[in-house]
Amino acid sequence: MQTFKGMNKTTLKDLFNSGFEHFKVSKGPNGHFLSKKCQEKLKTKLPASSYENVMAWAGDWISKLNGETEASLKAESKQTNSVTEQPASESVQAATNKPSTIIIDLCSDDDEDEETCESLDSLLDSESSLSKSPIIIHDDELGDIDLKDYADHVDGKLDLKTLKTRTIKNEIIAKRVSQTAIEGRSKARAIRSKQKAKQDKLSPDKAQDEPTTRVLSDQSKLKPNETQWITTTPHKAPKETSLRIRTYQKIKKVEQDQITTGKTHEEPKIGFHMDKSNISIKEKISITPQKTQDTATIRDTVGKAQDEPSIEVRSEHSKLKSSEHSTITTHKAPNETTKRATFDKAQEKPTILTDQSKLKPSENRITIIPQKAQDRPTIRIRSDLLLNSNIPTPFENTQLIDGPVGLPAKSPGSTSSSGNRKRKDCDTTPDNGQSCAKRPKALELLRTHPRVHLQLPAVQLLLEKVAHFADDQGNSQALTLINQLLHSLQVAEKKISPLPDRFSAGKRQFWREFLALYQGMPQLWDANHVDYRNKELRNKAYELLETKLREIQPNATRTEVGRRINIFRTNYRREQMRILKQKELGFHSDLCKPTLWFYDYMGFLLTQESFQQGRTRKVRGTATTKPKTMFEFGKDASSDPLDAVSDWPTKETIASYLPEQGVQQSEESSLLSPKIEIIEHDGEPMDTDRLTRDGDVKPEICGFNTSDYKDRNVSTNVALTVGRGSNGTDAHPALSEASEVLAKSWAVQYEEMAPTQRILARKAIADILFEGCMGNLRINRGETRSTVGNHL
DNA sequence: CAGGTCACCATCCCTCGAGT
DNA sequence: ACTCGAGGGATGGTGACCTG
Repeated sequence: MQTFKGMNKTTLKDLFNSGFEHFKVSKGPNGHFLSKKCQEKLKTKLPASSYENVMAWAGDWISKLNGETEASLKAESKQTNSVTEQPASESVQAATNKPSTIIIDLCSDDDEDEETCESLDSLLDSESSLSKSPIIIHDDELGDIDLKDYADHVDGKLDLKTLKTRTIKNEIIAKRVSQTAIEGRSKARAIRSKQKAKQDKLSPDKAQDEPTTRVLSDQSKLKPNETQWITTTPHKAPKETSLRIRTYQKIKKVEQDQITTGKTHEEPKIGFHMDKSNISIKEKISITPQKTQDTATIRDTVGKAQDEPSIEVRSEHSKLKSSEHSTITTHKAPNETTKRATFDKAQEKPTILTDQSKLKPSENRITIIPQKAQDRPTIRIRSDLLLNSNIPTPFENTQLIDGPVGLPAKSPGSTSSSGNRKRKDCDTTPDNGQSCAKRPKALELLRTHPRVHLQLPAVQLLLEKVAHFADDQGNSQALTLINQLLHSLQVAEKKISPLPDRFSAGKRQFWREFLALYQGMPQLWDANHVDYRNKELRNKAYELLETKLREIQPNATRTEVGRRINIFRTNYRREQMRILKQKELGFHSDLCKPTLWFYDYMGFLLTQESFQQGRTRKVRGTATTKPKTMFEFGKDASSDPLDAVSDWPTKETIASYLPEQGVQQSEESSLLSPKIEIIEHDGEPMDTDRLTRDGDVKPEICGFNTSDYKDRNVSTNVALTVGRGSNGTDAHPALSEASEVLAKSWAVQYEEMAPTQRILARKAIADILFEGCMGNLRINRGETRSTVGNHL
C-alpha cells in the first residue's frame, strides 16, 4: 500500500505547491519507470532537495514494483526477463530506497499541466489503500492499468486475460464518451464564436461570456478550506440562472458571499413559476452543521432571499462525523420578484464537459483537468463508476444515442426542443421545467481560474461518494442529510434542466415504440373506454410510459410523459386537419397524404371523436355537446363520416369492405387509419342517424363497443365491418370462424395474465398487428423493420 | 416549412359546504 | 340524509409563436 509516509513534509508541500501532482509510471520491457516527462516536470517545479527526495521516494516504490512484477511475470508467463535495460535516468530512481508513495494522476497528457482535486492534507492524512490509489501503471502491452488491478495481477488474483478485458472495456467506454465530447466541444466552439459579440453585450462579467456552463475553479490551489463554486451561468440574458455548489468552511463567510454575489445584473438566477399554481421555486434549503469549523457544511439553496436563486453546496470535507450535529432549514424567500431566466442558443448547447478519451480506470472518480487546447479543463469520471452507478448520468446516455452530450438532437425524428418564445422568457412557466428545456444540465464550479466543468451528475456522484463515506462511518444522520441534498439537487435539476431533448436524439424507433405502448393503453386516450375514468389504471399506464420514456430521458416524469403525448396529439390533430382541408378543397391526393412521420402511428386516435371532423371547440356558456361516438356521426347532416375523415373510406371503398366482395383493402388504406364501419345488412352504410335517434341500437347493445374493441387492440388500423341484422340487434364483427376461434384462444390466455402482463401483451399484440398491417413482418430476414422480435 | 412549445380556454369530475 | 352549486384539479383542444 503506497502512501506518502516517509516523504518529508517539506517535500510534500513543495510537491503540491508546485502544482505538480501527476505521476505516471510506465512499464517498459525492462520494468517500470517514471516517465521522462514527469521527471522533467518535477525537476523544473521542485527545489533540488525536494526533487531528490521525491525521486528517491518514487524510485523505492518502483524498485519494489519491479521486483514484484518480475517475480509474478516469471511465474505466470515464463516469458519475462529480469529488468536489465533500464535507462540510466530511470535507474536512478529505481535504485533509490525511500518510502513508498501514492500516485495521484497521470501526467501523460500534454494538455494537463495542473489541477487536482486532492488536497495535501487529505493525502497526508491518507492511509490510502491500494484500492483507493489512482496510480496508473502503463503497460506497453496492456496500456494504462489501474494500480489495484495491476497489483491483483501481480498477486496472481487477476489473470492476464481478465486484465486485458478490463482495459479494453474501459478503452471502449472512453472512446465512446470521448467522441461525443469532442463533437460537443467542436460544436460549442462554433457556437461560441458565433455569439461572442452578442454575449459580450449581454454579459458584463467577462468571466461569464462564454456560452457554456462551466466549473470555474483553480483546482491547482485547492485547499480544504477554500471555496469551490459550481455555477451554471447562462450568458445571454441579463437575467441569468445560477446553480452553485461550493465547498466552504464557515457559514458566515458563505452567507456573506451570497450577499456579495447578489448583483442581479451579473448573477445568474432562477425564476420559475408555475403557470397556474403560481408555485415558484424559491425555496432555500440549508444543511448546516452547528460546528462551523472542521465540519462538513452542505448547503443547498434554490432561490435566494436577495432575489438570486441558486443552489449552493458547501462542503469542507466529504465526510460527516457522527459526532457532528447537522441541521436542515428551509427558507422561503418572501416577496421575491421573479426574474425570468433567459437562455440563448449558446446556453442551450453546453460545452461537453467530459473528456473520456483519456479516461483511465484508475483515475479518481472525478478529476478536474485543464485542457490546453481549449483552455478548458475537463472532468473525467471513472468508467467503472459510470457502470456501477445507479445514478443516471448523461454519459451513460451518450453511449446510447447519436447526439453528443449536451447538444440538441438533430435528427429529423428528434423531439429536440427548438426553443420557444415563452420558454425564452421563462414567464409563468409550469413547474415541469418546460421553459428551461434546453438549459444546460451542468453546474459551474466557479472559483478563479481556470474554468472547469462539472455536470450535475458529477455533483451527484460526489454527493453519493460522501454518502457512501457517511454510510461507512455509520452516520445515519449525515446520510439522511446527504440524501436529502441529493434529492433536492435532483429536484432542482428537473426544474432547471428536464433534458427532454438532450438525450432524445431523434430516435424515431423509440417514439414508435412509445406510441405503440400508448396505443396499447386505451384508458389514456379512449374516452369511451371503461377505464378511461379509472385513475388508478391511468396512473399505472402513465407509469409504464414514464418508464419507457426514461430510456432516453432518465429524469422523465409523468408530466413529461403527458407533455410528449400532448405534443404528439397536437401535431397529429393538426396534420389531420390539414389533410381534411386539402381534401375539402379538392387538392390532388398527393397533397392529402400525411407528411407527419408518426402520423400512421397515431391512427388509432381516429376512433376518437375529438380527432374527427366536425368537432368544433365548445364555447363556454353554450350548450354542452356530448361527445359523439362513432355511431353518432350521421347526426349532423353536414358531416358525412365517410367524407369527414381523411382516410375514411369513400363510398367506393366501402364496397370493398362488403363481405360479399371480400374484406380486402389496400395496404395503403389500412395503414392510415382505423376503419370502423357500420354497414347495413344490405351493404349500405348504416343510418347512424336512425340508430342514435332511436336509441335502440347502441354500440353496447350491439355487443360491440368501440372502446372494448380497442381495448383488445384490434381497432387500430384494422378495417372492421359490423354487420347488422335486419332486426337491428344482431350485429357482429364480420370475422371468420377461424379468426374467432383464434381470438378466443388468445382471450383465454389473456385472461390468465396479470394486469401488468396484459398491458404489455396488448402492446406487443398491437405492435405486431401494426407491423403486419405495414407489411413488415418477416421470417428470418434479419431485418429489424418489425418490432415483433421485441415481443417474442 | 415541420415540428416543438406554451398560454389560454373548455370540459369533466370530484370535493365540500350550504340549504332543504 | 339528500340535493345543489361553487370551486378547483385534471385533461385535452386551439392558436400563436418559435427554432432549425
